Amino acid sequence: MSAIAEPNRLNIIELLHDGPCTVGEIAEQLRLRQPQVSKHLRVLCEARLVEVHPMANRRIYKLHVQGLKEIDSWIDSFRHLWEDRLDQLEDYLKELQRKEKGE
Amino acid sequence: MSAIAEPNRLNIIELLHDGPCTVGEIAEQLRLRQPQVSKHLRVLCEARLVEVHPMANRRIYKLHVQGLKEIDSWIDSFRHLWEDRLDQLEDYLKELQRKEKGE
DNA sequence: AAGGAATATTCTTATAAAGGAATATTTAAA
DNA sequence: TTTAAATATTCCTTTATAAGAATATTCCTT
Repeated sequence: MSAIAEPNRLNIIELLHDGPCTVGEIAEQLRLRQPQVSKHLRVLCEARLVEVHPMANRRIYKLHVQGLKEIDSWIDSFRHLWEDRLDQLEDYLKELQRKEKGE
Repeated sequence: MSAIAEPNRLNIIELLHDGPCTVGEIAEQLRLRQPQVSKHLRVLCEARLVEVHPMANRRIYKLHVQGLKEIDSWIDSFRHLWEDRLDQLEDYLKELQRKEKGE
């Protein structure tokens, strides 16, 4: 999850959404230096959000749907939990208000 | 957003869900030291996720619904954006597959 | 007014993540 | 086989964040 928290990595993912890219292309588009791009790609790879396809001299990176879907469902469940708690909290506050009026 | 990324702070929010607490109570429940609790509460306060009500010697902390709702809707919109992109990506991949078969 | 809780703040230290520069590695091309 | 391009890796420095310890502040109690 922290993999996509980093702004540059999120940018990389957004860029890859338009299609596969080489490291150099990513570096150029995002105005980053090649070593940093490689580092970020490594993190994204280990998080299974991206996959590599070596093509001769170059390495083509593209999005890895499976991993992205897992992130998505994680966010979804996190949000549901969160929402339930908010609802409960609102009920609780309303209850307090009701009691105050009653006195 | 980074306010709730920190585990201890998330714990504090979860604890406060059961009702308002003083700093000492939070420290005791979560087995934390008082200064750290105060620091975390400060961050949560500045993020408007929590509010203080000084009661004599003590300070009662409770959840701040408005701020929590903002976080919730942020997560929601983030996820929607994310999901749309995943859908587009799937379409894209299916298109690729179709082309491959066609050849 | 003095002492003692409860809480906040300050200062220092520890740690993790990110960028920069240089270097290593792999592979194509000559 | 040597050279150059593309990429990865290593080492160092910087920065942000959290914890620890000590101290300051606030307010009640006596």
